Amino acid sequence: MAEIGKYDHAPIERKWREWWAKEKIYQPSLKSAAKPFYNLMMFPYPSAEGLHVGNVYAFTGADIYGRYMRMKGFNVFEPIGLDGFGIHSENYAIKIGKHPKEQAKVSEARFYEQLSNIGNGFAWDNRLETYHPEYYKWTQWLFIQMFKRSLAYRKTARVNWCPSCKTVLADEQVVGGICERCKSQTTFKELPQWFFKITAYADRLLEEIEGLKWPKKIKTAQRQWIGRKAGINIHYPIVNEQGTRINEGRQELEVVCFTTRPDTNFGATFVVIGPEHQLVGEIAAKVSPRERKEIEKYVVQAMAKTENERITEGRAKTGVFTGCYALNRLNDYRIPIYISDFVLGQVGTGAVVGVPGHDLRDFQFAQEKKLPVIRVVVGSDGDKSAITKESQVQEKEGQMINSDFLNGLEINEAIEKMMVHHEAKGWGERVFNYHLRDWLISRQRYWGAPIPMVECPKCGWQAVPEVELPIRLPDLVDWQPKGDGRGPLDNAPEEWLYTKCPVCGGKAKRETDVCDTFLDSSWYFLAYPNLQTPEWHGQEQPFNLEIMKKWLPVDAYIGGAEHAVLHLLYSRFVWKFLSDQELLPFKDKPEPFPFLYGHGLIIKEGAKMSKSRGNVVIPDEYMSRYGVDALRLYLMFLGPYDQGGDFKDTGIRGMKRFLDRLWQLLAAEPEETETNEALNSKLMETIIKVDQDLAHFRFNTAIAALMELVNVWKASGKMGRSEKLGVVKLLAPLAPFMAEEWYQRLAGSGRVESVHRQSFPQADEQIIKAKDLVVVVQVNGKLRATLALPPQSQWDESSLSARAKEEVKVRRWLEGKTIQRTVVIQPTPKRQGLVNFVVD
RNA sequence: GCCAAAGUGGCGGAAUGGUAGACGCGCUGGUCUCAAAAACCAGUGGUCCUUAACAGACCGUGUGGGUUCGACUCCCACCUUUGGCACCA
Repeated sequence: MAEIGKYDHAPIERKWREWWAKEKIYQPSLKSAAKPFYNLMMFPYPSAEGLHVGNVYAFTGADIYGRYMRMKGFNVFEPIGLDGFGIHSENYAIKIGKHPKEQAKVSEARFYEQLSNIGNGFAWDNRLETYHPEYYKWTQWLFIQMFKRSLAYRKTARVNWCPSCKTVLADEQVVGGICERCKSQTTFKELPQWFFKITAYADRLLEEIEGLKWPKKIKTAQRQWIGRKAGINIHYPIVNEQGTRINEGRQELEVVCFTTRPDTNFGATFVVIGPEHQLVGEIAAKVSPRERKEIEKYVVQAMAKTENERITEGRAKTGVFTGCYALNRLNDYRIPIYISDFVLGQVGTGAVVGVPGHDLRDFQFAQEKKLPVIRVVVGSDGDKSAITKESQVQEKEGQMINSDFLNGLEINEAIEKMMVHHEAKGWGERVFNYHLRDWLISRQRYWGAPIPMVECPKCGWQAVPEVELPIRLPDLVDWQPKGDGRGPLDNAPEEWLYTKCPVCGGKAKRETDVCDTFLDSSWYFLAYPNLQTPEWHGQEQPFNLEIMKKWLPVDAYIGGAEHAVLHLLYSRFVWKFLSDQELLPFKDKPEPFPFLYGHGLIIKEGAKMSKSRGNVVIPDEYMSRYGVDALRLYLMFLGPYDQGGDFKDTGIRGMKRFLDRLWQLLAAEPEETETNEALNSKLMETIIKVDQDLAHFRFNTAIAALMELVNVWKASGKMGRSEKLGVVKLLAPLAPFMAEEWYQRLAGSGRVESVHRQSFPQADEQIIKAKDLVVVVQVNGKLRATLALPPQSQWDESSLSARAKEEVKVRRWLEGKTIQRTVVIQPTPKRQGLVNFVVD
C-alpha cells in the first residue's frame, strides 16, 4: 500500500469498524470469560436530534478506561442501550407532533448509528431499549415484587404536579419548585398515587454510602438528600381556653412536634401545624363556627399556593389561630396552636413547637402574631437580656437560662437531659427524622410501562398475575396528556381497560397510570448481561444467578453528577431490595456500584449547552472533518475528565496535527534502525506515565505524555519496529482507529489479532536507568544550576555537594558566604536529586 | 443560611514539599505560494540590565500571615467563583 502523508481517517474508520463488528472483538463470553470486568456507562435518553458532544465526552472517557482494562488482561463487558421510555422522550414526541412509538424507531436508528461511529468497544449483542415489551415486562415484574412485599402502596397525597408535563412528579424531580424535565413551575395536586417505600431503606442507604468509592460530592449530595437527623417527638395534650382536655371520641387529642432542640422547650410560646395536618379537621370541629370559618379560609388559600408563590411572598409569615392550646407539661403553660404554611406537611410530624428566641422563622411568626419571646440560651457575648431583634440564630453552643432544671448546662448536655426527661415521663420518644420521602411512581402519561395493577370493586387493588406480563402499552391514537389527573390510558379500549380480578374472577379495571421513567433505569444494568439467558425469556424472574454473580456488582460506573440523587439512589434501593428478597444473590454485596467515576460537563462558550441557547454541538461534523480519533483526543485533552470543559473548534486541529505527525513518524523508513537510547528511554517513561494516567482517568496528561514522546521522536531520531508497536499500543485506548491501522501494518503479514486484544506494553526499567541523573543545585532555596551526571557514577552526600560547588554559577553565589547547612537528596533514575546550600 | 469543591500566562491546563507554567490552543516572525489557507521552522509569564548577542538579575501560582533549608502544594484568617441543599423544625 502506498504511504499516505496524512491520516485519511474516513476509509480507515470504516474498515476497522466493520472488522471489529464482524470479529466481535468487544463481545466477551458472559458465561465463561475469565477476569470479568463490567465497564458501565450511564445510558442516554434519545430525546433530541441525536447524540450531542456531551454524550460523546462521557462515552469516550468511559471507553478509554474499558479499552485500557481490556489491554490489562480483563474481559471487559461494555454494553449500551437506550433509556427511551418515559417523559423526556414523550415530551420530544409531543413537540415534533409524532407518536412516541414512531419517534422511538427514528431515534433508535439515529442513536445507534452515531453510537457505532464514536469508536466505542460496545458489546452490541447486549443492547437494550427500555420501551420494548421484552424489557418492560420485567420493570412491571419489579413493581409486583415491591407490591408483594408491601413496599409498593397506594395513597392519596398532596403531590408535586407539573402543569406543563401534566403529570405528578417525585420530590427528586422537582428542583426548587421547578420541574426537572421542562423547567416549568410546579404546583400541588391531591391525587391517589402509587409509592415505593424507599424510606424503609433510608438507614441502609445512608450508612452504606460509607464504603463507596465515589466522588465525595455525590456521596455528600446523597447524605444530604437522605437527611437523617436525630431528635425527639414531643407529645402535647390539646386543651381549650379553660385548660380542659379536648376529646375526639374516647381519645384525647394531642399534637406531636418533632424537634432536634428539646433543650429550648422552656422557651416555647406557640405551636404551629401545617395546613394539610390531619388535626386541622379535628380541631375545626371543636371550635366556634367563626373560628372554623377562619381556619377553612386560610387552609384553602395556603393549599392553593405554589412553592414559588410562597418564595416570592418573601417568606412573610401568615397564619390563623385555631382556638386551641397545647399544654407544655414542663411548666404547665398553655401555648396557642396556629395553622401556618411555613410548616410543611411532609416534614417531621407536620407540626412544630415555636421557640422564637432561638429560631429566625419562629421569631418572625411571633412578631407577626404578637407572641412572647423568651431567651433560654445566653448569647455568645454573655447577653442575658430579652430578645427583641431578628439578630439571633440557633446557637450551637452556650449556656441555658430561664429553663428550670436545665439552667447553667451547656446546650448538648441540656438536649440529652431533656430527652431523658421526656422519655422517663412518657411525654416523647427519640426518633430520626429524614429528608427522604417515599418514591412516587405513578405518572399520568402514555409513554411508560403500565403499572401492572387492577382494581376490583370487591377485592380492592390486586397485582396482575406474573404469567400475564407484560401488560402491553396499547396503541392509542389519542395519547396526549390531558392534565385532569388521569392518564391517557384511561381512554384505552374497553378490552384493554377491563380484565378479570385475579382473586374473584369478577370484572376489574386496570390502573391507567404508567411507571416513572426512573423505574426503568433503576435496574437496566442488571438486565444487560441476561439478555441471552433462558431466564430472561422465561416467566419466573429475569436474572441468571450464575451470570449475575460473575459480572456484578458493576466494576466501574461512569456517568454525570446530575444523577446524584435520582438514578443512583433509586438503583441502590432496588439492588438492596432484590438482594433482600434473594432475587439477586448479593446479600454480602450491599452496593451495585462500588466504584463510580463522575465525569464533568462539556459547555460551550461558558454556558451549558441547550437547544434554547442554540449552542448544542453536534459531533458528527467534527467526526467527519477531523476523524473520530481526533475528536476523542480533543475532548479528553480539554482538562481533567472529572471537570469537563469548554468546547472550542480550534483545539481539535491541534489533535489532528498531532495524529498526522505521528502518522509520518510511523510511516518513516527504515524500520529496522535501532532506536537511540534517549528516545528509547523516553518511550519507557511514557509507558509508565500513560499506564498510571489511564488507570486513574487522567486522560489529559496521558495524551500530553504521548505528545512529548512524539516531539522527542521527531527531533531525535528513528524508531525500530518493535518500539513503534509499543507506541501504537499506548495509543490504542485513546485513538483506536489509527492504532489498529498501524498495528496491522507493522505487525506483519498473515492473520493478525486486533491491537485492542493485545496486552498493554511494559516498561523496561533498565533502559531508563541508562539515562543521565539530574541534580538541581540551590543556594538558599533558589535555583542556581542543574547538573547532569553519568548514570553509573556513585555519589554520596559529600561528593555530590563538592561536585555542586564546582559549578561556576554556584561558586559565584557562594563567594564570601559561609555555608551553614547543606541539604542533599540523592538522585535516582526516576527522581531528580537536589543540593541546597544554606548560607548566611 | 448550611455543606462541598476550586482560584496558576492571552486561553485550556501541568507540577510524590524540591527546575512553576509540561502539553496544547492562540499570538509574533520566518519558509513555501502570484496570493491566501493548510503545513513546516523559530519564538512566546512580567519587569529590568546590556549597542547587541552570549548571558544575567529581580518579581511572579486570589489576599494577608505562619511552618520549612525550600511552599502552587502543608497550617490559620480573609476575598472571590462554582456546585449541592434550603421556611427541614
